[in-house]
Amino acid sequence: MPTVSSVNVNGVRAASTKGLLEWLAATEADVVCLQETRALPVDLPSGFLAATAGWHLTLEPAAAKGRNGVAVLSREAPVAVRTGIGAAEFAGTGRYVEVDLPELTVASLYLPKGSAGTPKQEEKDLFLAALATHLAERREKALADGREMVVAGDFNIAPAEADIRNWKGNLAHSGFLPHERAWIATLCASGWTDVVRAVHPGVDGPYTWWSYRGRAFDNDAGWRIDHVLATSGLAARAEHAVVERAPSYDTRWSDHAPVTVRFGPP
Amino acid sequence: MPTVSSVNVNGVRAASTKGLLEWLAATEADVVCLQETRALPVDLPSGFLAATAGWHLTLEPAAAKGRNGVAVLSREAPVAVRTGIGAAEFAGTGRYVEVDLPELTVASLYLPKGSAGTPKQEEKDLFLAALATHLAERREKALADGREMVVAGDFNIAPAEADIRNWKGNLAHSGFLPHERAWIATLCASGWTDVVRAVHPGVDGPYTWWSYRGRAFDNDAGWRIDHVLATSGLAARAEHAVVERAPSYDTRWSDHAPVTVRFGPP
DNA sequence: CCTTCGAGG
DNA sequence: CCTCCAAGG
Repeated sequence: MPTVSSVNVNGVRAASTKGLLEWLAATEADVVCLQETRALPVDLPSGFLAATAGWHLTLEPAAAKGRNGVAVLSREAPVAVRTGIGAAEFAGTGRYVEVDLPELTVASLYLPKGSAGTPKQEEKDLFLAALATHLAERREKALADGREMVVAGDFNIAPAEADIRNWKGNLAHSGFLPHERAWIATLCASGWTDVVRAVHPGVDGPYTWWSYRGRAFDNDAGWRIDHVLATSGLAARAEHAVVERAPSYDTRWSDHAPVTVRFGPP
Repeated sequence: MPTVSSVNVNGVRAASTKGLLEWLAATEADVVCLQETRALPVDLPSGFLAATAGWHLTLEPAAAKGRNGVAVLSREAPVAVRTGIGAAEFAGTGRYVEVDLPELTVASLYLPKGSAGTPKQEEKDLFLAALATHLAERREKALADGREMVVAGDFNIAPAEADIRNWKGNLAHSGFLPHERAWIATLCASGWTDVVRAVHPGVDGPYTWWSYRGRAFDNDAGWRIDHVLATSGLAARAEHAVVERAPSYDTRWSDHAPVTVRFGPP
C-alpha cells in the first residue's frame, strides 16, 4: 500500500534552500517523483543528499546543463531503471525515468511546455504522440509482469475546465488546447486513471501550479497540471489524494505543489 | 566645508535591497560618489530614486548593460558635468564622471581591475596613463577656476604595504604591482593628497574592500583600494576621514565600504 | 561568493 | 517572477 508523491521542484538546488528538505523529512510517501531538478548528480546540494540518505535516488538529468531533469526517490531499491520514452529525438532531455520497484512500476515525467502556434508546441505534440505509445507499451508490460504502474509528474496540461481557475481566458493557450485535453482524455480512457480527479470529482482544482507573476498564488489562480496517473486496478485502491498547497506565498519552495496519493492494500 | 563620501556599491539594484538606502538616508555627506552602479537610469530601483529625491543625481552608465557605471549624488546642483578621461578607447565605459559644484569639482572614478600578465592589465595600465594626464589637466583647470577638486572612487590599487592585510602574498597580484604603486605615488607627489592616509598615517588600513570569498570580511583581510584624493589646499582642511566598515558580514550591502571625508572651512 | 545578462519557464 | 548559465569581479 504505497504512498506516491510528485512535485516539480523548479530547481532542486534552489528548492533545497527554501523548504524542500523539510518537506522530504516530513513526508510519509514511499515514492517521490521529482521534476525540473535542473542539476547534475555532482551538483546536488549536500543538504539534499543528507535529507535523502534513507532513500534510493534515481536521477535522470538532461544533457543540457541546468535544464529539465527528473528523479524518483524510493524507500525500496529499484530492481530496474529505464530512461526516455523510446523516441530518439527526446533522448538526453531529462524528461522521463521509470523504475521497477518490487511490486510497482513508477515513472517520473516532465512533459515539455508548449506555446501555441510556435515550434515549441510542435515539439510538445511530438512528445505527446511518442509518450502515448510508450505508456501503452509500458502499462501492458508492467501488468504482464504482475506490477501495477504509476506515471506521475508535470504534464503541462490541465485536463478540463475545472482544472484552471481562468479557463475561459486560456482556451487558446498551451496547456489547455483542445487537442491536449483530448490527448489526456484518450489516455484516461485507455487503462489509466487521473487519481486526484477520481478521488475528488466535481470540484474545481485542486490546482498544482501558480505563476510566480502577479498575485496568482495568493488568489489561488492556479492550474492543475501535475498528475498522478495509475493503472486502473491500482487507482481503484486510492484511499487519499491531496495537493499539498503551501499555506502562504512566503512558505512555498516551488511554483508547483506536491501531489500525494495513498493506495490501500490489494 | 563639504563632506564627501565614496563607495563602490557593486550593483545599485542589489545594494538598494540590502542597506544602501538606509545608509543614504543617514549619511551627512554633501557629495556621494558611487561606483559600479551597473544600471541604466531607467533601471534604477524606485527605492533608490525615493531615497535620493533630495539630491542631484549625475549618472554615467556604461554602454554595456550591467557593467561598471559611476555616479555623483550632490546636495547642490552641478553647474557643469563632464564624462570620460579624454581617451577615446575608454568612452562609454562608465568609469569616470566629473561635476562642477559651485565651489568644488568632484570626480567619481571606477578604475579597471587588472590581472597581472593578461590583456586586462594592459588595459588598466593604459587607463592609468590616460588618467594621470587627465587629472593633471583637470586639477590645473579647477584651481584656475577657483575650485578645489576631489577625485574619489575605486582605484583598484593599494598604495602601500599598510594597505593590504596580506601584502606579502600579493606582491605579484594586480592592485599591488610595483608600477601601480608607483603610479599612485607619482600622483600624490603632483598636487594630490590621499586624504585617509594623510589623516591616519602610520597605521594598517583602514581597508575598504574585502572579498566575498572565504572569511575575508570577518578576518578583516581587506585591501585599501578606495580613495579620496584631494587637491593639496583642500586636503589641508580635512578634519575627519573614516571608512564606514559594516559591523558584520550580514549587515554589509557591498563588498566595499564607504570612505567619508569631512573638510573644514577655508 | 557576489552581480549582472540572457534563456527558459 | 523565478532558476539556471556565463562572464565579470
